[in-house]
Amino acid sequence: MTKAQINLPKTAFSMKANLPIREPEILEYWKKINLYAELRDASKGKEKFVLHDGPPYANGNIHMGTALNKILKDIIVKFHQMDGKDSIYVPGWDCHGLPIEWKIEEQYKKNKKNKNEVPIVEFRKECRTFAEKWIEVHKSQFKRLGVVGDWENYYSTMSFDAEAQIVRELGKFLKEGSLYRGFKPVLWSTVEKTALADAEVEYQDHKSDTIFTSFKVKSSNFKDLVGCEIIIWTTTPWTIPANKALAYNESLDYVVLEINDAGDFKNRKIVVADALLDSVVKECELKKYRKIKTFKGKEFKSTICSHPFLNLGYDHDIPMLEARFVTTEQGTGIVHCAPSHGPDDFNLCLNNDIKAIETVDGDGKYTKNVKLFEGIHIFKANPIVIEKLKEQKNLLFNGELVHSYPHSWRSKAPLVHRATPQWFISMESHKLRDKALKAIDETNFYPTKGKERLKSMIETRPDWCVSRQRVWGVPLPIFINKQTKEILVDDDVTENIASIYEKEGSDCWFSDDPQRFLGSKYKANEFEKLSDIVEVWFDSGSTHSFVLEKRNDLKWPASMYLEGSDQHRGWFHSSLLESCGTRGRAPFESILSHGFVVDGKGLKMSKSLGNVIAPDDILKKYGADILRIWVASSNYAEDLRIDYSILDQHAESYRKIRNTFRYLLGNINDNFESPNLDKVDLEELPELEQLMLHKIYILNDNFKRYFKNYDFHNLYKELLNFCTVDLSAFYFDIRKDNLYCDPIDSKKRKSTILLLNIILNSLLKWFAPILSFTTEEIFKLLFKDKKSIHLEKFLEFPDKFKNQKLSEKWFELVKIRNVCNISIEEKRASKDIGSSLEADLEIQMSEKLKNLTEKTDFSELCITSKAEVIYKDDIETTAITTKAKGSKCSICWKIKETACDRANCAANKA
RNA sequence: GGGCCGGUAGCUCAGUUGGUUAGAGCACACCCUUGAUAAGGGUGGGGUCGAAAGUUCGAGUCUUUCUCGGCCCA
Repeated sequence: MTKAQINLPKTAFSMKANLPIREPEILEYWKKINLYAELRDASKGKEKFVLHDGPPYANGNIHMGTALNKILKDIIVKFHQMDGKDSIYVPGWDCHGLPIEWKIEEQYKKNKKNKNEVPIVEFRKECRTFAEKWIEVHKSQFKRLGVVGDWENYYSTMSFDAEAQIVRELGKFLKEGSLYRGFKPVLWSTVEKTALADAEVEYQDHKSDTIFTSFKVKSSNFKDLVGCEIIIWTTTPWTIPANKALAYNESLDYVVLEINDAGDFKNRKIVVADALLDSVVKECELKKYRKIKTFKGKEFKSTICSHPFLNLGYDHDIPMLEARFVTTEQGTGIVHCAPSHGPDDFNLCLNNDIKAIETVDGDGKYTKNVKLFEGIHIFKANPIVIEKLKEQKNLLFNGELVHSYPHSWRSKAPLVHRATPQWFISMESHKLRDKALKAIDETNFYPTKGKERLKSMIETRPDWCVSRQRVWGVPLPIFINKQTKEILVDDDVTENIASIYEKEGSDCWFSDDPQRFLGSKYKANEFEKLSDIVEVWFDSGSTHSFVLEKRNDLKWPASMYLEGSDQHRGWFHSSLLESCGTRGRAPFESILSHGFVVDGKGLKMSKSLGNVIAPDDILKKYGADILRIWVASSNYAEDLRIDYSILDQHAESYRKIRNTFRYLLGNINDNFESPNLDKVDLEELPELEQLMLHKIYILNDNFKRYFKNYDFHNLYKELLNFCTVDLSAFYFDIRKDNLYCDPIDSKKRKSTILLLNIILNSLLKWFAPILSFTTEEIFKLLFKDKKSIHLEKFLEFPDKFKNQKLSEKWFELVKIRNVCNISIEEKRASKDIGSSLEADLEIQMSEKLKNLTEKTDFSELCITSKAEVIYKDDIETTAITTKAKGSKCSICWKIKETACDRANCAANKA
């Protein structure tokens, strides 16, 4: 008795995946056939799906967040491609900006080189080279993940055509008049001598001097206030010389307090908020005092105070202004306002015709606008201010406070608000805010909560400051008339600058004669050329203009922007504003945002916690397909957890999927026969095969629905469950007997093989966008004449596959099968039998089930040697297992009392 | 500190408009198989739904507070 009579599975597809070795070979193959070009060729003229890449910053190795982002993009791009579209992905990089400048400066410091002695143009060249280097590193890392895109023709914000287009985009705002010069406090680093972008600020604990100081009431309509002093509390004593106003909240209650303690304030009357009285008393260590009067904040209206340095020449009036931002959280309920040193202060004063002036220069020293303090550094001024307040007997108390305070993300130095000339795009002057809000309404968000998030940010954001006092970026293409101080607005000049950049980049702005940019219309000596650069969010917010619009293979607007949820304030935001300002609508049709990668416990990854996993670690240990499974199976609407135990489990699932393929391949002996689905004659198939076609049809329906909503984790789960529940534990298990033991040309076996082909073909395509490498490995094994699974389309299944009635019938049959399994298990537990083929079944069920089950062979369904059905009136279904009598057929292993008469078995015995 | 989002078995996820003993797969345990074999099958044990209070005849599902975590802002 040999095994020659049975048809055992045989395949070249190995059980062991060895992905870390095999995947790079497949990458080589894709490179060899130029998969990207093949894809474009194959989908010429098709409807385009353009996922516009949000450019990562060209600096440092990729991390899990970047890997997640790129894989998710790739999965979506591949889905749309297989769905019959021309699905194009052009990767890009963000290159300008402070972090790269800092890297170069660090190198300078190491080499004891002075940045100020290096010509700007040379410095910028080094920045460019630095960015170029990291683009190459990123590129190879992204490719390794299996991401297919136009890697040869990537875009970057520092390419000449990008720099030129950014100038043109700014020109549009300039011409419209919404780009204006303002004078505003911005967060300023006195170390780096620059304003900082929001993204460049981080909050850390900082120890500040705190003071309670008094402002004498000069005049008031509320006579109880006359002779009183307003107490304010601040953590920035150095801003007192810049004070221009006091702010109160009209809805709060305030008290007048007479102090009786010995000292400067003996017998003086002070005013603080009632709600903060206890804390002021405690903090200022007041012992003897008397509450004289309580009154509503609105009584402050029109009150004028004097500056605490009145006797030192600070003789300007200090009006009291109503402001909602005044709270009783801490302090005294009255806030000191220095319009040059705080956004709230600035806005409040602006509304009351008090202008901000330049009080502190770029180095952090007081300007000549500040009496007594000119030339002193603000970080050294606190003790002097405190001393002078004391001297003037206007210091109630001083102390220290550790609190969260803004710092530069690079130098870690504390930041200050400083009024500087800056360039802004107005949110209101040309209705940019309204346009953007409307555009948000017209955009699809995945998940939907992203819409509200972006909306609430746009609703409240201030004007967009687009200028930076740095060098690595696109220069602001602005000239100002020296005489009239007017901004030069002339399309010809803008276009002239742009066309120069297009040829040679923007370095020349810093080195060439301004006349070159002005052309012949204007005289250079009559204009001041700006030396600011454009902030980087404007760069990346303009990518749609120099990528989507300029490339013929793409389309504007993009079908989708896809980034981490932090980009609601980043790229989604800046792209929306830029595009609404210049084109009146969003540059995207939909936005997909994903959460952040956190560790297995839900904590963010950090070096100090030691919970960081790098993509490269995963690629080396598991391979990209496992990482891609992790992406597909995680719910990106929330934060995504990852650790090695999670990856282990996905690796297990991968093996299940791989073995499902291996079973399919083995039983067709690697000979795939493409079935014509429309010509499948259902009547000719056994019910089990009809049932499987129904399941495939339904699964495909769900697949399409999930895909439509980009609901990949449910899609993947459904596919995985199909492999384990419907195939491995059910269909494959039942049909093993048929596949192994029936004659190759038997009708029944042929229908099983047909199903295996259909299943294999379906699974390959369903899984291809996710398991890009493994499906390609199988595809190459099956098709010598085709190039890639990724050039294939999803299958369409004829409606006739759907058979709800049959499905309901088999739902009942499977319930009976479960009853049988429990019965078999009892005998197995008592060691009466081992394999299920050692069992004979006697199933008792209700007469009502007769119609349904009459023709069912339960021995086949339950994989036993025999199964007898007995119908009785209205009873619960029960099964009795007995040890099969007779001898085991050496071929089909069924136990029978008579000689096995199955074709293969009988033939063998003859 | 403020705004937003989230916390369902060890893990990844389902849980329709509040309604019978909260589901699936994986993992785990035990058993079987040795003709998918570093595979395959069967059975089974695990959650009271982050915590507390409330609304309701009834709450994982509504409200409030707290807590933990994430993002954004200050």
